[in-house]
Amino acid sequence: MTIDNNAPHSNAESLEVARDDLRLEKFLPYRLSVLSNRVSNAIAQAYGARFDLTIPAWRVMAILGRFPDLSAAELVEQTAMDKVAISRAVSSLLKNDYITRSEDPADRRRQVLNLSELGRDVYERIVPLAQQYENDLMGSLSAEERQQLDSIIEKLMDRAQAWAERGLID
Amino acid sequence: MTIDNNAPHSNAESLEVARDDLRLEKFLPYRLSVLSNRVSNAIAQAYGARFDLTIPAWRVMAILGRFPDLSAAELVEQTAMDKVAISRAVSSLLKNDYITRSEDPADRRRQVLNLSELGRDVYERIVPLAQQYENDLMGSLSAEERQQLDSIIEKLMDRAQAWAERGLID
DNA sequence: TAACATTGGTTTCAATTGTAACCACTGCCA
DNA sequence: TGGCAGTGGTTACAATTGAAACCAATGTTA
Repeated sequence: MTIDNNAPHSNAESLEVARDDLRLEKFLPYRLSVLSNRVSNAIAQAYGARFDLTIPAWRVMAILGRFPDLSAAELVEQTAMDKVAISRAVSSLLKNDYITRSEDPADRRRQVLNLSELGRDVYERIVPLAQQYENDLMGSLSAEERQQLDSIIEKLMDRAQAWAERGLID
Repeated sequence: MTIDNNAPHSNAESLEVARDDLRLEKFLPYRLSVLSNRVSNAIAQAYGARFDLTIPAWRVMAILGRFPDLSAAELVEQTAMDKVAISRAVSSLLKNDYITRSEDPADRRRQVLNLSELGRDVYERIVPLAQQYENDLMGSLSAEERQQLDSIIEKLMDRAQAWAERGLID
């Protein structure tokens, strides 16, 4: 049942055909996606069940915990999330009383968001939990590798960002 | 409008409060997710438009291109995708005539999947395209960094895998 | 060989997400 | 000040996804 990932092909003519095959298991975008999903899902399960939070909602809380008095638009900027996703996360957080919303008197379209008391409590309980997962992940790397990973991600992010900005590769 | 990511807090008491804040911009699971989404979406846009393929459908083709004669269950195993997602990808690929399906006479529940002629054509046109993106990404790294990334991903993947298997961190 | 558990795969239904249209307010310029 | 473009945010609707129920074939045990 298990497949030998090193065997190029199981049929006879493989030798010629295999040349430009795509080795999905080595294909960076694919590996990133699998890794990211595994990690996010595991963590989301840990806090989602306990505090009734979706991933976007938790992200909003995480940002507000660090940067009070943001508007939805500023959250969009910070998180790279879609504005609709933010809007929904905000309204579910309001329903849970995890955040507060107040009008900006200077601009009545703008709504200033903050963690509520309750929200900050929850935030402070989730943070160590999230950090525990991250530490566990990072624990599988040496200090040197952690540092390498950091700079590599930065570079990849810039490149991918560039695709989005000046359109894709021809 | 832009936020200074290095400023811990904008309010007065920040010095004490900031200690155990979560710095989302440095939080590995978050960064992985942003990076992965940016990359996958960019690539999907490139082939999706031209060949009417979703990401899961393309993944199925990529695996079948390398490993003929797989069943849906074996695809699940290879891709770590959900079996429902596979089922839907398969049926959309059948609709496009990109793959063929035949009964396994030895086990009449099992259906053997393969790229069709047309499917292989498409596959062979997408592969270089996908590789071009990957090369572009990898081009932002040195040979050494590429090698480092490879081994780091492997380690992280193992760790995240372990979460899934023996349940989460207590 | 009758019952029941297991496996391969699909369907159904609800929840989540993305796109586009939209409303309310502000800022600008005639 | 009146019109109009731009911004902040929400709503509506369609497409995608996920969980669970389901059907059909097989394997297993008595």
